[in-house]
Amino acid sequence: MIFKKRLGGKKPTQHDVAQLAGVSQTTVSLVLNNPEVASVPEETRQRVFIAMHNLGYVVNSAARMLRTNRSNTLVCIIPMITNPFYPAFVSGIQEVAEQNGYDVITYNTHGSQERERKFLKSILEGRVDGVIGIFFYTQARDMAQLFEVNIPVVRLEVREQRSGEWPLDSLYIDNAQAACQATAYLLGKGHRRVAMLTGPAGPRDARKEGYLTALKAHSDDLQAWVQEVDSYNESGGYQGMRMILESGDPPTAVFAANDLMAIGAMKAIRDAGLVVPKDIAVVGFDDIPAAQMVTPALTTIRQFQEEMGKRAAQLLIERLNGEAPLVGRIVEMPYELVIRESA
Amino acid sequence: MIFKKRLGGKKPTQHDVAQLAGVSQTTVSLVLNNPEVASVPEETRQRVFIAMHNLGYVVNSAARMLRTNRSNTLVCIIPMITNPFYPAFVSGIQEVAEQNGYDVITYNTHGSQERERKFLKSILEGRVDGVIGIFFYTQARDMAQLFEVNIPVVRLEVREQRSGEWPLDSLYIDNAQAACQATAYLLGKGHRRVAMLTGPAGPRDARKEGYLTALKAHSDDLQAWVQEVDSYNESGGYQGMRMILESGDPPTAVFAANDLMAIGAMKAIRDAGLVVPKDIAVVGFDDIPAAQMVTPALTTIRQFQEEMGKRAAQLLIERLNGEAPLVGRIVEMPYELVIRESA
DNA sequence: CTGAAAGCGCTTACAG
DNA sequence: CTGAAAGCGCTTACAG
Repeated sequence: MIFKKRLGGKKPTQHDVAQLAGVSQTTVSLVLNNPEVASVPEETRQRVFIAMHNLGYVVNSAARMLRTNRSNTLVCIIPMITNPFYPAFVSGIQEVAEQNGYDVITYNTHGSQERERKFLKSILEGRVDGVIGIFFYTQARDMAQLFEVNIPVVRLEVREQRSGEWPLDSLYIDNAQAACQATAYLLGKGHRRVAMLTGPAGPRDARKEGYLTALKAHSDDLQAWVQEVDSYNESGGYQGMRMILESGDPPTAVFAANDLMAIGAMKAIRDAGLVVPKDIAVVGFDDIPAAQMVTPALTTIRQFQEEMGKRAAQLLIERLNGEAPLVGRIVEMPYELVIRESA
Repeated sequence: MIFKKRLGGKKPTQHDVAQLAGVSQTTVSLVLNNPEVASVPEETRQRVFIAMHNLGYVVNSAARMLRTNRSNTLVCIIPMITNPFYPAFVSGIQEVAEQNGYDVITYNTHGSQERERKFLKSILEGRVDGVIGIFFYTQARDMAQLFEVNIPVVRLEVREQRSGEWPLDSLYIDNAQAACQATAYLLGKGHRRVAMLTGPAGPRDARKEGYLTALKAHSDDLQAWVQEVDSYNESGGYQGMRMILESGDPPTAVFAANDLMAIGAMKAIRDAGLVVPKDIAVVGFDDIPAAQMVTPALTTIRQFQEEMGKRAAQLLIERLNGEAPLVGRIVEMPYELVIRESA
C-alpha cells in the first residue's frame, strides 16, 4: 500500500492529498463534495483525483459527521430479527437505504418496554439520522426528545394513527379489518365455533377487535373464545391450542394471531389425533415464508413485508431530504387473504 | 424540555453542562468518562451529574469518534438476511455486541463479489471498529487495507483456514465432514443411488467433497450425481429436483446442500406423485427453523447459528480490547446430524 | 477559481 | 484536584 509507506500506517487525510496534488485542503474537500457553487476546473479535479487514488484516500466519516451533523445511518427497531416476519421488512429497508447512501443499524427490543426506552435514549447520541420502528409500548409523545433534535421517525402501526405536527410518519395495514376478513372466511365456510389464539400486546387488540366484529356481524348467538398466551411463536401456539383442546368442547376452527402460532396450533391438533382442516380448520396471519412450506399449507393474511420496509425507508428519507410536509403522513398498506389448505 | 428552553433547540454540550455546574469542560469530560487517573471528588461529580441531568445532556458520538478513533459499531456482512440461516446468527452477534456497548450494522451481499468489495471499501471510512462476515469471493489477502488501518475481521468459513499474522480470526464447522456424515447416514440406510443438490459457490465445494468422500468410502462402484442450480433456495431445490426426476432413473435419496433446497426438492417429489421418504429420502443442511415445521420433518445437519454469532462477536471484541494473540485464532464449531422423518 | 480560517464537540496529555 | 490548550479531520462561509 502506497500510503503505508508514505505515512507510516496512518490513514491519509485531505491534507495529505492536498500536498501531493499541490492544492489547498479546501480544494480537496471541494472536489470531493462537488458542490454546485465551487466550479473547480477539470484539470485541477483530475490532479486531486489522482492524488486521492494514489494515497488510497477515503473520507473520515466521524469528522464529516461532526461537521455536518449527519451520520448517513438509519436505525431499524423491531421486536426480534429471528421472528420470520421481520427479515423481509428489514431487507426492504436496507435496500432503499443502500440506494440512498445510508447504513442501517438494527435493534431488537424483545417486545420489552425497557429496551424500547434504552434504544431511543441511545439514539440521542447522534449516531443515526432517522428511525424506523415497531413499538409495543412507546407512544409518539414519548419521542418528543427525538423530534426536538430533529430526528424523524417512521412507525409501523396496527391501525390508522393520527400523528400531528411532528416529523413522524406512520405506516399500517388495517389489522382489525384483516382479522375480520379472516374470521368471516371461516364463518362463511360454515364454522360456528371459531376460537382465536393470540399473544400479548402488539397487534393483539386490533386483531381481536376484527375477530369479534366478524362474529357479531355473522350472527348474534356466536360465542367469542379468545385464548391468550405468553408469546407469539410456535410454542405459544402449541400451548394455547392444547388449552383449547383440553377444555372439552373444541372449536371447529381457529384464527391464530400470527403464522408461527398457527403452525404451533396445527402441531397440537395433529398430536391430539385430529386432522387439519377436516376436524379443525386453521387460519394464520402474516404469510411468513414457512406458511407455504408446512403441510397442510397455511391459509393466512398476507402482508407485504418487503414493500412495507421499502415504503417506510422512502418516507423517512424523503423527510430527511426535506421533501416531506410538516404534518405526519399516514400510509395504508395492502393485505390479502391467501387461501391454501389449512382452512 | 429544559434544554430546549435554555438553548433554543440545540443539543447541550459539555460546555453547557460545565457552565451550569460551575466547573470546566475538562472536568465534565472527566466525570463522564471516569478514568482511573482523575479522581474527581464526590461532591463535584454530583454537581456535574445533576447539571447533565437537568440539561438532558448526552454525549455527541461523532465528536467522540473523531477524537478516539473508535465508533463502537461493528458490521456484519452476510449473503441475505431473508435466508433463514442468518437471522439467528445475526441475533447472536447483536446480543453480545449490545452487552459490550456496540451497535451492529448489517450488509447483505446477495452473494455478489462486487458488493463484497464495495462494502469492504466503505468500511475504510471508519464507521466501524470491526467486521464479522461470510464472504464467497473475498480472500483474506483482499482485506489487507482493513488490516493496515487496524480493523480486525472475523470470518465464517466452511473449513479450517489458516490466517497468519493478521488481525483475522476464523470460525468454521467442518462442512466436508458434516456432509460426509449426512451422506453416510443415507448409505447406511441401504440407499445406493444418492444424488446431491447444490447451489453455486459458497459452501458448495466443501459439502460436495464430503458427499464424494462418503460414496467412495462406502463402495467403489457407487455413482456420484451432483446437480447444481442457480440459487440456494426453495425454487433452486425444486428446479434441481425436477431435473433429477426427469432424467429417467431417479435416485432413492437426495442430499441437499441446504434446508431451503431440501424443502423445494420435497415439493418437487410430491408434485411428481412420489412420497418422502418412502420413494425418495431427503436430507438437508443447516436446520433452519422451518426444518421441523415441514411435513415430513426434515432430517438435516444442525448448526448452532446463534452460538456461532455469539462466538464470532466475542472473538472480535476480544481483539478490539487487545486481548487476542497476534496470530489469528481458528475456532471449530460443533454440528450434529438431526434425524427426523424425511430420511 | 482558490485558500486561510473558524469551528463542529470531544479526549487527553500537561501544567499548576 | 482542576483547568487551559491542542488537535482529531472535515465543511463552509468568506475574502481575494
